[in-house]
Amino acid sequence: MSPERTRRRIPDATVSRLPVYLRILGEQGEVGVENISSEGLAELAGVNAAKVRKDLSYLGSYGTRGVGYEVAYLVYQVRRELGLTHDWPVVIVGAGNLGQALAGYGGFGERGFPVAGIVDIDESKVGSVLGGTRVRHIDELPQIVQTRRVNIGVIATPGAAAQDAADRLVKAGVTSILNFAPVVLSVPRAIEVRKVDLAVELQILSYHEQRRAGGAIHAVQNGTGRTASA
Amino acid sequence: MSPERTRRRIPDATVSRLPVYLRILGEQGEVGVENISSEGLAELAGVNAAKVRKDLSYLGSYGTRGVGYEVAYLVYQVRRELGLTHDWPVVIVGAGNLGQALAGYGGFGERGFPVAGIVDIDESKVGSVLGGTRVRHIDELPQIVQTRRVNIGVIATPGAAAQDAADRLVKAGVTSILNFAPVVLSVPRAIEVRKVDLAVELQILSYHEQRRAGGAIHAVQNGTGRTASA
DNA sequence: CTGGCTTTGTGAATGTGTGCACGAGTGCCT
DNA sequence: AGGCACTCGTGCACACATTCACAAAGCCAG
Repeated sequence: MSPERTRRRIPDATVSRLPVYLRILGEQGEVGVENISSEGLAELAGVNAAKVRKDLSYLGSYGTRGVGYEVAYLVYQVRRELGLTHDWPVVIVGAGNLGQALAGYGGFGERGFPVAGIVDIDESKVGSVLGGTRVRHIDELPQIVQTRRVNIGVIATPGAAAQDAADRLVKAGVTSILNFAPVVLSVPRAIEVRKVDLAVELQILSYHEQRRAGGAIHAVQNGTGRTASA
Repeated sequence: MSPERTRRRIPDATVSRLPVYLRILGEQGEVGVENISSEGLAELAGVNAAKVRKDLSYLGSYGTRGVGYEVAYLVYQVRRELGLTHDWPVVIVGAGNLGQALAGYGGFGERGFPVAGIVDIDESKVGSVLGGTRVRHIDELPQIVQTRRVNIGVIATPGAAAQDAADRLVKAGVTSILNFAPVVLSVPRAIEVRKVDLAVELQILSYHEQRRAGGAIHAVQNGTGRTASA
């Protein structure tokens, strides 16, 4: 019996770390580890032990003092909290380079996100088979979403087509979107959107590289010593 | 002491937004917009106007009160700050599904990150051509990194091979890594690592979906308001 | 040159996240 | 049974990020 009334809110930062813990716990479980301490988990996840404990405490108190956490039980609790007790079929919009790679990448289905369909607006792409799924025309999107009960849409189109893809996904009834296009989507407030943008990531790395290089120059110009940041 | 020393440190949160501003400014510039207000830019970027102003203020005072920011000049300043005044060649490790998609995706080169090479440990993949680049054996990594002066490495291997890929990249002299493998990398402190993990993103969406389902409390108010989310 | 309008740049207030430090359980050993 | 070593859960202080609110600064019209 789980009291559904406890509508506790888990901080975003914690939610984004839970999947990492979950993967590590799964791996540890597979190699026979039965218990793990916050310190052990922290090391494997590359974070602070106190943070692990605080994160896990939002799920409830599932650890045993002096012992640690029982891996199998913690896996169950994290999965439950993340809503991973059942599969979430996803639909991919865009069968270009990226869409093909995503559909071909088996990891989706394994991790509980089977590809319910992949669609494209380009007739010439319709019909080909990617990772066991036939590409369908984007007009069939509403039907796929409804019959397969899809809540999550993945946008893998060029930037110019992304807003249209988002509109169609929302109209079809999708409530969460993972956007790979380099575009800020405009969607109703209730829709959850996450963005993955390669160019942004590379540019952030570029910033740090530039900083690394410019630091020396700057130090020379200013004549002031600089300490390396961490 | 010298205020010059602190002037140049830009908060992480700001750094991760600058690329978004930059893309929007570029688009606006192309359609002939010469000046843009913090409010206008904020709307297009899906953020708060005050945040835009504060972000831009870290670059210096490049706006004109009563007018806004000159698009062309701001583009120049942001590019300079992000180190985008010259290209940053990247090397891709792993010529599987994802590596192929990344190499085939032209957007890299266009945005200043040309693919200097793509390597794989599997001899059978060596020699094939992806996006104009021939796949080479991973043993050639040091040579590629040195001759092409590569600072940024992209890991597109399966999880099991990712740590080895990281070790090789670091040894070859790479100082920034973009990691697509679902693994927490262990690297020297000085190396900058950014991670992109599809499974994590999907699981975060799953959390919100699960939350939505559990909370019949929220009468889904048909919000007419649209929000921009990044 | 003055007054009115616009928009920036930034101090202050608020919200969110992190990490230390330590009390409180738990299990093991003697 | 009692003591000891271990580890969780969490209060607290600090750091970082966001948002508000407003004076300062620029433009323009008359």
